[in-house]
Amino acid sequence: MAANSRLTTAVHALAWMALAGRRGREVMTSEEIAASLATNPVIVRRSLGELRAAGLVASRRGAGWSLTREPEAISVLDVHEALGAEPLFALHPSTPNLECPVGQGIRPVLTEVYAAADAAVRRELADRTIADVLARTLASQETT
Amino acid sequence: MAANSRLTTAVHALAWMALAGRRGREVMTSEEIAASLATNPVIVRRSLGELRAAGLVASRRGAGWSLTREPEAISVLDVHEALGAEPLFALHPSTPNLECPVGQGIRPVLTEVYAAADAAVRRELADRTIADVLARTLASQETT
DNA sequence: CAAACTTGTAACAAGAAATGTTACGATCGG
DNA sequence: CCGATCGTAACATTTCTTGTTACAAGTTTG
Repeated sequence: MAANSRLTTAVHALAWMALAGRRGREVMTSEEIAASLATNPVIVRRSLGELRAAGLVASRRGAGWSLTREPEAISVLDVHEALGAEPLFALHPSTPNLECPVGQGIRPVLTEVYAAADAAVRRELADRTIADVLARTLASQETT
Repeated sequence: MAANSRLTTAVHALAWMALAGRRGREVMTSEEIAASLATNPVIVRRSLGELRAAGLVASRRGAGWSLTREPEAISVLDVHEALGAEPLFALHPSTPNLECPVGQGIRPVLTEVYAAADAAVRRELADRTIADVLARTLASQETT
């Protein structure tokens, strides 16, 4: 259970809110969203709370949650970054031996490699929006 | 301490073995490698054990570890895959509500998005070899 | 052959992160 | 005012990573 499903939770919640909004329900409760995700409302509040800090959604106590932008204007990268986007790979847990030529010089090299991998992920996520995800989700069901 | 530094450990170990090999020391002990990483020899044996299963290194009890390929022929992607390359993002921890249109159709869509991100990372890692990493590591020190 | 060395692996501990749950104060809508 | 809902803390559980000790199995060397 240690894998990162936070992006899945957040994108699913936003897609569901976008669909509801299109149907005229602009405000949803964390309980309604949790029902679609089959999880606890607190999980939703925590997740959407991070998105609110990034300006993607808004909430009001006693009321509920709403999108602050059109679904076309929210990329999956926006969501990823709102969630805190941890680096894919980490450097050494403890400083390597600086007496060793490799230990002394490898960290900037790996940092660059990891940054390139990170940038590649971002490029992919930047290309897709919540509207795209929703459209493709619904399209797969018309076919069925 | 939960971030993934396994790739760092393995690439560092291989680069160090490549440098030693170039100096005429083709076989190294886990203790020597651990000294460069500033960690425990068992960590090295576990890490290199996974690389051995992928055919990147060889070992003999009582003897030590050696590369099975030229450093030019080992990409960082090879190492990443040898370590078990977990997906970057996971789908829902528990099956979403299939009564909901989003819950029903979103999983294949997200699977595709995550696969694209994964492929992008692989493309970046495939471009760099242990020889590259070692060369750049040593180059940074000549400058200093 | 015998002694010293090294791998292979199990067992365990500590720490971190994700998920899920309960609880309850704060705030909004009617 | 009252019920609904958010905001958040506290806690349990699970899983992963790193690190450590221990020891059997095999290799090397004298």
